[in-house]
Amino acid sequence: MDASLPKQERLCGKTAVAALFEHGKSFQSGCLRCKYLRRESSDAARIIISVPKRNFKRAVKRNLLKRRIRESYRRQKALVAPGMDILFIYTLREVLPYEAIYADMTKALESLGNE
RNA sequence: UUGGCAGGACGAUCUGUCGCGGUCCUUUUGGGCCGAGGAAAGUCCGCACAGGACAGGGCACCCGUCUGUGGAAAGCACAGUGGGGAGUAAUCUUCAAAUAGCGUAACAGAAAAUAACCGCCGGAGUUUUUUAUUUUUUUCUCCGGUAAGGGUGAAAACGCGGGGUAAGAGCCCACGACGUUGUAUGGCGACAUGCCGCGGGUACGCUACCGGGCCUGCAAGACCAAAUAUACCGGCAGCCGAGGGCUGCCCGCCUGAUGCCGGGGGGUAGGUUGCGCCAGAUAAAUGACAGAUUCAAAAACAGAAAGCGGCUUACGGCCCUGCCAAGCUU
RNA sequence: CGGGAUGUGGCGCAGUUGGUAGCGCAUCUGGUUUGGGACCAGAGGGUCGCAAGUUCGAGUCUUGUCAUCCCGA
Repeated sequence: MDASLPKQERLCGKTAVAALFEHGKSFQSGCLRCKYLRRESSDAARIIISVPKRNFKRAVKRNLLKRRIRESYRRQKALVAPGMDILFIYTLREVLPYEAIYADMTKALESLGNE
């Protein structure tokens, strides 16, 4: 199973992010809030991760959460259909351990597959 | 041994699986090497760099303020000088020049800075006693002298003793404290010590004085440059109807002057550079899991976005050196 | 990344030259009313964000620090 996460599978650029925020649909799954948009393309899915500065003032905690979310997505990216742009926002005010984030990511990707 | 003070060093290492950024080699898979901190933080000072402004000078505004050395400079470092404070001590901490002018000092208190409210003393008048008058004593008023004493207050006009005086006063004297001209010695210097002389109201703030400072900041700035609209230039078509709308196409109807093509400047998205030649991106890289080691679950504070010199703040634990206090042993 | 502002009773705010920390609403008590509201009288409630410094004395002055909000690009 390919568990890598190269740059082509990460969402970059102002216009793409703006389009996702403007037109995407969203739902809540545990500590994560997902926002997604289906593109007219068969490329691999692209993701972007966000941890609000309002909830975590120190950059160390924000980086730690972003790495845990990215790691849990990387392990389970086979569940996602191609052509999706996905945004993950961490909405809690406390730092959760890796196992909890991994479980929430599983639920999020499963419900994304049912859409 | 316990407690403390000061200084310094460190801020995990290794193995496996998966994964990320850069670079090099192959270029189809892959492989080698490098990959966060002592504070990367706060953005409190300074520098360099970049753009803008600018003949020269002044005012205003802002910052600094004991001395020496280092330094590009710094609200910088090191060493020192003189006061104040904390601690039994080791030690730590805080402040700072000189002269002149101006201002403030609530409440309390007579008075808060050219000091006479009470008191003390002298003189004149008046009154009382004795009375022939003066002297003495007493009451009150006026004039003058006087900083020894007066609940206060943060602060009360050098301290203490003696002389002196009507009463007093550095008014005079001895000792002492403070400031200061001169001088000698020591020190690069701030300054210290001694001698001679002089002086006498405290604290704080502001101004003058001395030194420094143009403004804005890497999202600064430089370059390349889609789509769309378009200054300008050229060509073609055009009131004998181009083009547009009803409408996906034709006819028809309505509208009625610009339309098409090419070049091209500025410039947006985006990119390159600034930017690091052993970290270096441009939505932004160091992580996840398992195990070993040292007493120990590797845990504290914390994540580079242009660079450098400092400051400040946060921080678990361990080690080394010197010193202080107390107790015990020899 | 750069620039600016504000922290004072439960809430919203004053507090100029340092000198007893105040106002409105709210709370409590009493009065008025058959009762309530409104009104009248009175009372309680403050580490002035935090920590140092200057000063006889700091909400105010100086320095550090924490939090919140706003602006430019």
